Formats: sequence, structure tokens, C-alpha cells
Amino acid sequence: MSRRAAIKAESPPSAHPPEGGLSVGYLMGRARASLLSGLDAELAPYGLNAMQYAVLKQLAEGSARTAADLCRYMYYDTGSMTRVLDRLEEKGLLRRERCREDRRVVFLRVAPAGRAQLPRLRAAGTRVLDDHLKGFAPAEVDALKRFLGRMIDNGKFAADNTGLQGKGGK
Amino acid sequence: MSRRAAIKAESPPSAHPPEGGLSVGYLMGRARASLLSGLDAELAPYGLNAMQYAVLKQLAEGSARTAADLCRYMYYDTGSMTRVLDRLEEKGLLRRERCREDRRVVFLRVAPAGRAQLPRLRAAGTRVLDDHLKGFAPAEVDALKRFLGRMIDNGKFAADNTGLQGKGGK
DNA sequence: GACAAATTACTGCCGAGGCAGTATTCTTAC
DNA sequence: GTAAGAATACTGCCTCGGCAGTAATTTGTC
Repeated sequence: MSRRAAIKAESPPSAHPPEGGLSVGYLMGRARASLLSGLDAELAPYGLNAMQYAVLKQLAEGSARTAADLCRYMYYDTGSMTRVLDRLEEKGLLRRERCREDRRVVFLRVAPAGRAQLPRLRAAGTRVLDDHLKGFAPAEVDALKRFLGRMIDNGKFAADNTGLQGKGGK
Repeated sequence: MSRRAAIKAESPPSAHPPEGGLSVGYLMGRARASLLSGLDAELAPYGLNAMQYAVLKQLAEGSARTAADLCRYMYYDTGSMTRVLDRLEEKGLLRRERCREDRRVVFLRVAPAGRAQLPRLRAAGTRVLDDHLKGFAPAEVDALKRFLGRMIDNGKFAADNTGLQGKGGK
């Protein structure tokens, strides 16, 4: 905010924020943190956090049936996923069931208790999202999603080319 | 990606994502993670991570002079900040200097070694950001920032009204 | 058919970040 | 002038997520 290097009027290759740094990154971090803390606060009465809710939701919607599915779908670490599932199973919201054809895989099924809770959890989720998107026209939400999607794609491309970068790669 | 419920054309009160859940949240998380891992990869050769770079940068720009300043400015925990500063001091990039007028505060100054590194670190930061914003028109970047800013403001408002929510509040 | 490679779930280990509590110092109120 | 409150920096403690490594099982190759 204070110091400001001289900005060349030119701008073709690296045109973005000569100053202001990673403010896009900061804003994304804060917006995401606000969503997460809001969701955690709404879910606290049910003894769940945002990640546990997200997993339960994906399973209920049939987006995934196994831990590996969930990890691929949610870009989540497999080790951490095991622990999330442990917690959900402890709470009786989830059941693990070994597959008989392929004995490596464990099918995940939302237990009746979990299914009973889901409507309330979903309500909490949409409430938080609606709160944060108040005043947004549908077209604006779409534009925001497209911007984020483009950044993600750009990041993948950059990661593939510069070699390194932990998880964004192929 | 896979499932997609029919979307009602109507939209007044809770119009946002009848299905697709918190996809805005997911996209933000992934975009942010891509930025962070890209930045960490670029900074790894210098033995720094994204947070350490951000702190060094803010100090160099005069946005903050003390740990408390930094925490307010960056919405960061004071305890964690102490540890970040410890690491930077260990590496010789930063110096702590107790204030004489108010002996509670410790002024933070970027050490010569840190100042010497900063141009390279800045280059890494802008490189990562440019990579992720490739193909974005300046107006699009502005729009993205405004969207994020509105979400943050909405989140603060919601937090103030629903009572809870950890850090978003006043 | 046997052996290498891949896949799945899971387990330590580590770093990061948030929260609560502490000691010190300053400010404010009476 | 003193007591209460606030502010600053710092310290444990806890949770979470990523990484690497492991055991069991399946798939693919020759």
C-alpha cells in the first residue's frame, strides 16, 4: 500500500500487479476462511466440521463410493481421508464395508443416522453460501466460478511446464 | 462434475446452488492451493515458504513494523506469527529490536541479507501470480477481486448477525 | 504360472495454524 | 498513586492436512 515502485507504462508480458502483491491470493484466502469458519460454526451444533460434512454429502449424492474415489474427487490426501472417515464412523454416521470382488477396496455407505442428519447439514451449507453470495446475480456467480476455474487450469499448466509443484501436476 | 440436478429457473430467496454444493468454496480452495503450492515450489530454492515470503514482503514495504501490525494486516494468528518470525530471524533475514519508548513492542527490520534476497523472491511471487492469471484481462482481475471482496464483506456481516463464527467478526 | 507394477487402505511423522493462557509493560480511571 | 484494564509478545496444546512408507490385493507382462 505505501511504497510503490515505478511502474512501466508497458505491460504485455507480466502485466498484472506490479504492486499489490498477491492480493488476489490474500482475498481468496480470506474469502475461503470466511466460508469455512462460517460453515464450521453452523455445523458445530451437530458435532461436525466442514470436511466431514463435505464427505458425507458427496457420499450421499453418489459422487464417490470409496475412499480413493473421494480423494480423487475432492483433491484430498488419502491418509487424511482415512482419519476423516474414522471420525464419521465413530459417530455412527458412516459404515465401512469390505468389497468381496476386490478385497482391497472398502465401500462407504452413509448410515441411517447420517442420512437423517443430512437435511439439516445441507441447510447449514446453503445458508452459509447464500450469506456469502448475498447480492450476487447468478451471472456474477458464474463469472466467479469461471475465473476460479481458469486460474486452476492455468496453475496445472504452469506446474506441468515448470516441472515441480507438488500436487497440481498430472 | 458428474451429477447435475435440474436447476429451477426461479431464483429469488435462496437462489444459488441447488446442487453443486459449495462448488464456489471448492474452486476457491483449489485455486488457492494451486497458488500456494506454486509459490512454495518457486520459493523452495531460497529455503522459504509462502508465509515467510509474505511477511518479509510486508515488512519491506512498510505495511507493518511489529508482529501485532503484521497479524492485523494479514489476519494471522499472533502465536503463529511469533514462530514465523523466529524462522526468519534464524535464517538471518530479519532482526528483532525492542522498542525503547514502549518496551512491550518489538520492532521488526528486514536484515541486509533479507533485503538482498527480496528481488528474487518478488520475481517468484509475480511469476506464480502471472502464471495463474494468464489470459485474464485487467478488468477481469478487477472483477475477481471485487467478487472476493464482496464475499468477505458478506461473511463479516453474517458473522456479526448470527453471533458466532470465530475470526470473521468485529 | 511367476514376477513386476499398480491400487487400495492405512499408519507414523512433521509442519502449519488456531486457541487459550502467561509475563511484561503501558494506559486509563478513580 | 494505585488498581483495573488493555496491549504486546510469547508459549503450550490441539487439530488438520500433506508426505512417505507399509501390507494386502489385483492387474499386467513375459
